[in-house]
Amino acid sequence: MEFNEKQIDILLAAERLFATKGFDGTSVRDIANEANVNVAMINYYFGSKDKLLDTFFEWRVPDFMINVDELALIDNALDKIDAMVDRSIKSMNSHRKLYHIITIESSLKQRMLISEAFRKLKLHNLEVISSVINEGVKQGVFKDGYDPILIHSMMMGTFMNFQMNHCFLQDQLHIDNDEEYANYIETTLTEFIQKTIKALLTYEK
Amino acid sequence: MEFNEKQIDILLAAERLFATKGFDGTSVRDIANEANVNVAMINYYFGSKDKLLDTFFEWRVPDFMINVDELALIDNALDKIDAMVDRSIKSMNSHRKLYHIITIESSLKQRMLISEAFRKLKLHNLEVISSVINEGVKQGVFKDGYDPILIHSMMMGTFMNFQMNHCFLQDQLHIDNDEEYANYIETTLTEFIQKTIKALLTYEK
DNA sequence: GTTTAAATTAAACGTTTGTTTAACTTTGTC
DNA sequence: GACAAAGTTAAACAAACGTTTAATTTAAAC
Repeated sequence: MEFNEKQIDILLAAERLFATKGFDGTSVRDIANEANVNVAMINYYFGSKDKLLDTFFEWRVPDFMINVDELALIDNALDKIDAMVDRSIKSMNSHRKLYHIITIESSLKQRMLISEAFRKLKLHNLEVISSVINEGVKQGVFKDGYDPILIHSMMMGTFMNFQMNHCFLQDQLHIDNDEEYANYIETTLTEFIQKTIKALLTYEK
Repeated sequence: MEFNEKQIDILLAAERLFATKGFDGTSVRDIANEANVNVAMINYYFGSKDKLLDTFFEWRVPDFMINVDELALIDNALDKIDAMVDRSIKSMNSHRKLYHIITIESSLKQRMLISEAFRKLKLHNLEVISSVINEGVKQGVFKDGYDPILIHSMMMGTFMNFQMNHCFLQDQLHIDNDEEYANYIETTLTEFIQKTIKALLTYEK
């Protein structure tokens, strides 16, 4: 899948607008303006507004799966949790607009097809988490009986909460620009999630 | 704020549609059909589609704050966490459509005003969590230094993740109807969040 | 039973929507 | 420089949008 400069302009403009106004709240004329192209170019290159969304996902989603190779090099189960959370949050944070769009649109019953690519991504990440936990259980470091789905939901959900409530939280945390907020997510929030998972998996009571 | 039968029909129809199709994805004719009223009735009663959304929030949001009185009766800090999580999840789960709508619409930059009512709700719940944690710290049961915002985000985010990814998770958990899914949230998920918070706040390392 | 206000309706309003057209310009090929 | 293909444009398309109108029905008050 290769695109020329103008097509990428359109895809990036669509990403910005879908993330701030939603798919239904964005018109093709909005996108054309944002990308500085004629309205007809969108249908010329992508066929329709719906197909533009499909193409956007095919273009963006493919490979931000957690890199398993890196994790394989780490022996200590606790360190492995740290590394997995760190990679996951960094990946999600650098594609935060895409995650915002997917989260909203895939939660609406109208656009079920879109969630297929997202589904594969979630299944892969779920498998990675499962294997990390299982390894820790075998080593005797982690308690058994915790459903990886719950831990995955906790990590995913906590991160997404910071995306969906960006304004509220940025205000509450007294952070005054987006960069600093992104940095907070990759440091303080990441550390929090790491500690939370480790605490839960080694909790005695 | 009092509404007649027909107005409530419209508000409930709007709630169902906004939650499944989004505000921008729902037309006033959709709402009129769903509520079995004439299109003009919506503007007659509520003024406009935007004002319908405003009115809907004013009507729905007011009081599902965590009941502080009940919590005050509990001495043990760990039990208090359990009670707080239980009340919060039950409240959010019984108003899950509203939470879905607010989460989506308040995350879009177009509709910032809407988030004001939601903001107050979050601030109140944040304060409740803070006081429960602080009490536990004073009792020497909880570790100090955990930002209540992070714990609130974790609880909120984990719950909302189950709303936003309803289809995916219902499938993954081999649950085959919505009631059972709602029940899973009020039992297994609630217990998971309770354990997670307690583990974190009593974690040694 | 008449009067007055509220409720309800089908039809029409002017915009905006996504999409297509047909004319025009640019680009690369021989 | 002629030709064909690709790129680009303003204008027009029908359909859907939120909203308003004007006519009609219902309900309540006297």
